[in-house]
Amino acid sequence: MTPRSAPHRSAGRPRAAVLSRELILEAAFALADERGADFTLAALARKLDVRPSALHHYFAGKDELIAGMRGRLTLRVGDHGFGTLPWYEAVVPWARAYRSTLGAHPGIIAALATLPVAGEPESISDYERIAEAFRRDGYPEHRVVPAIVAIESFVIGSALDALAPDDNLRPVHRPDLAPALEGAERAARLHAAEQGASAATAAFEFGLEALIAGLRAAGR
Amino acid sequence: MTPRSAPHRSAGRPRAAVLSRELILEAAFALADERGADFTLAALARKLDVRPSALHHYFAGKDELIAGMRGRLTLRVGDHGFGTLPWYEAVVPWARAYRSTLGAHPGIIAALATLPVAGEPESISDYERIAEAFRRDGYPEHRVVPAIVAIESFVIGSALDALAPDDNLRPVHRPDLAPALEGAERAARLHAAEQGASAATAAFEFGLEALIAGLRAAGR
DNA sequence: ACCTGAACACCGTTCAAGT
DNA sequence: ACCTGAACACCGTTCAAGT
Repeated sequence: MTPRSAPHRSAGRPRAAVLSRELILEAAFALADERGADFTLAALARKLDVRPSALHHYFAGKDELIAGMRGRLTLRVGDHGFGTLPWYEAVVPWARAYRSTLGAHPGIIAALATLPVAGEPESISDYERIAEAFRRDGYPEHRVVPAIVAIESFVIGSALDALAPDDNLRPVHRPDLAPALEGAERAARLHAAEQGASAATAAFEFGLEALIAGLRAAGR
Repeated sequence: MTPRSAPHRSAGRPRAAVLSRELILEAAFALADERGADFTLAALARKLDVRPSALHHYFAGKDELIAGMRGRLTLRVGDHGFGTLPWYEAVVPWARAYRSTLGAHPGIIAALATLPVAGEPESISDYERIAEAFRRDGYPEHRVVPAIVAIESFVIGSALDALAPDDNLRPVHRPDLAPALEGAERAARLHAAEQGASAATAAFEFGLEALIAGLRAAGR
């Protein structure tokens, strides 16, 4: 958004390194946080007062940069008591934090969701803590990963849903053609407003509770 | 993928229109179906043997094109007996068809999920049928839309999950650091293989069943 | 080793010009 | 009205050249 001047640095190796993977990732999150900002390497380079090609010294390409971001994303989501609380309690604040952290980075949700986690130590250790909680609580072993994947899929889908307009399912143009939807959408919107939540957040909380209840029942 | 020659057409209005919204949308789906093909207006124009700028005559921009695709996507998913079956039965084949239809168009899932549906008649009438089934079955009105949104979020997240590598959560590099995850991932993979399904599909079916069970319980 | 700077093959979008 | 063709402001990536 804010235009930056071209780097005033002259060619050649600087006396001390200007960049680092840490610095780049930090700036990448700051850029992704800016609403409406295009998440491009060029914009990232401008933010760092550097030429785009300099970034390729630290990340092979854009995909690898995003993979690096996901590792840090896991740290941002944080632990939420999987070590002490039962999985079905700890998973609620975890899912909330996961969704809102994803929601702060609209442009890259799909990329973050799709890219392989294999080999990202932070992500693996996060899943390990969660899987261990399920195991400890006696959840059937072959259903632990499906349960985690189901919750994660729901969270990611909900993060995307939160990006859509709040009255997304409202049949504004021809309410008469969709009477059931019109009534249901209005009732849901009012009910959400009473709780001081957006329609998307209310749907997320409702669905999360239902999903967890269903997963608990399937584990007995 | 397949290189096309530049349009041999000369400038000026052709005697009969070469393009139409229908033709463009059809080609757009064909392009999106091609695995690994970049979903760009330039590639779409090449497929139609037309200059990119010609597309702007039918769609204001890329976003509007994708919005048009979603309308047709709804038709592709199809009805699944919401008129006759209880919602919790009809929703299962609907969710399966929705997920696999989305899965056939990897590059645009996020865009399809995020763009507003407001004013797309096909989408609205689809939701109307589903909302009407919930109402008819006595589901609390203010929870109908949250339930639909929850299912849709799960489906979209699952479609994205299906694009990731099948052993996405497998701690290949250092299994010793993630023993619970390693065991759970192996058990899930074997269990899925026994049913002849991919790990992603098994997780989807398991999660869908759990979510629906939870939503049913929340509606009583 | 770490950056600039130039170059390459792309994008999406706008718009004049042709029929 | 419906297309081409040229132009514009961008991309991501590669690589030689500088220190």
